[in-house]
Amino acid sequence: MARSKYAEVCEEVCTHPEILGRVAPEMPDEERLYDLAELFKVFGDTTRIRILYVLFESEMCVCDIAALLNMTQSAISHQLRILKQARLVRSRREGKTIFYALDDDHVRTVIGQGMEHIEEKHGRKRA
Amino acid sequence: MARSKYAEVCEEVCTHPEILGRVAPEMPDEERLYDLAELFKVFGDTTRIRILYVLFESEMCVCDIAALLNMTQSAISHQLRILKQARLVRSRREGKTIFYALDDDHVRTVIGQGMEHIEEKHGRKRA
DNA sequence: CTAACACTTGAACAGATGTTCATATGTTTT
DNA sequence: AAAACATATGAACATCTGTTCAAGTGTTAG
Repeated sequence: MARSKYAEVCEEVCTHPEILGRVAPEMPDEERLYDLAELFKVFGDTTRIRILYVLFESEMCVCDIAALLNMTQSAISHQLRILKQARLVRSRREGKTIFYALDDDHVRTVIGQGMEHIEEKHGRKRA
Repeated sequence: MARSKYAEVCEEVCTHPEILGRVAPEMPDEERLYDLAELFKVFGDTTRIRILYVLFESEMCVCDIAALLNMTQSAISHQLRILKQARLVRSRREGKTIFYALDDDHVRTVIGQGMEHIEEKHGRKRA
């Protein structure tokens, strides 16, 4: 008895067709949700978060970032490429060196909200 | 973990000590940055993003979510556990069924900003 | 009690991810 | 021209991640 196009997973006893029918149309396209997850994946790495935090303060060249984070220049370069593809940073050449900077203000908001969440929920484990 | 002075990666020609000295003190603790990356990792998966979007609309039981997303109830349950550990959702038992809901409003903000970023940067590839 | 149900959990496997190492590109200096 | 420098990139490797499958809770109905 396929009552709606969703369902078939549980018996009808559990699934609530009226909710499914109401929620389903509100979902964004699969493609958009995929892109969104891809974007957050970029934020989901300590090295990249640290790079972004560094760039909060100032535009900076690759080897300065590497020095600050105490990491290989190659590793930083790999991560900068990912950040750039996600349009979170942009680069500018000046002679031999290339300067990276934040490309966007959403970055600050997203990271800021993430920090708030952590402070609020996770922050007082022993308070 | 040799926390030597910053530098040693490039010659002094490249690294700019005054920038390093100014930026370094502004960085949050390693632990906080790690937690932040962990949080964004949670957002960085299509299934979990879809679950969160579903919960934007309404509190919902596991098998309804599974039905909506056309996935195994087990897979959904695994992901809900991760979302719960990150304090992004909370659960409530009612008889045999367990209802999940958003635990926080930061979730909406973060996802909203992420969406904005995508619309803005990635949105018009062919516009 | 037992059966049915909604959900959880652990192990296992395929696929993705980040760093390293070696090498390549592009720019300036000599 | 070649050498020196800042950065980029490809392959390889170990580690992590998400789903599936099978078995485990805990709750209600008969």
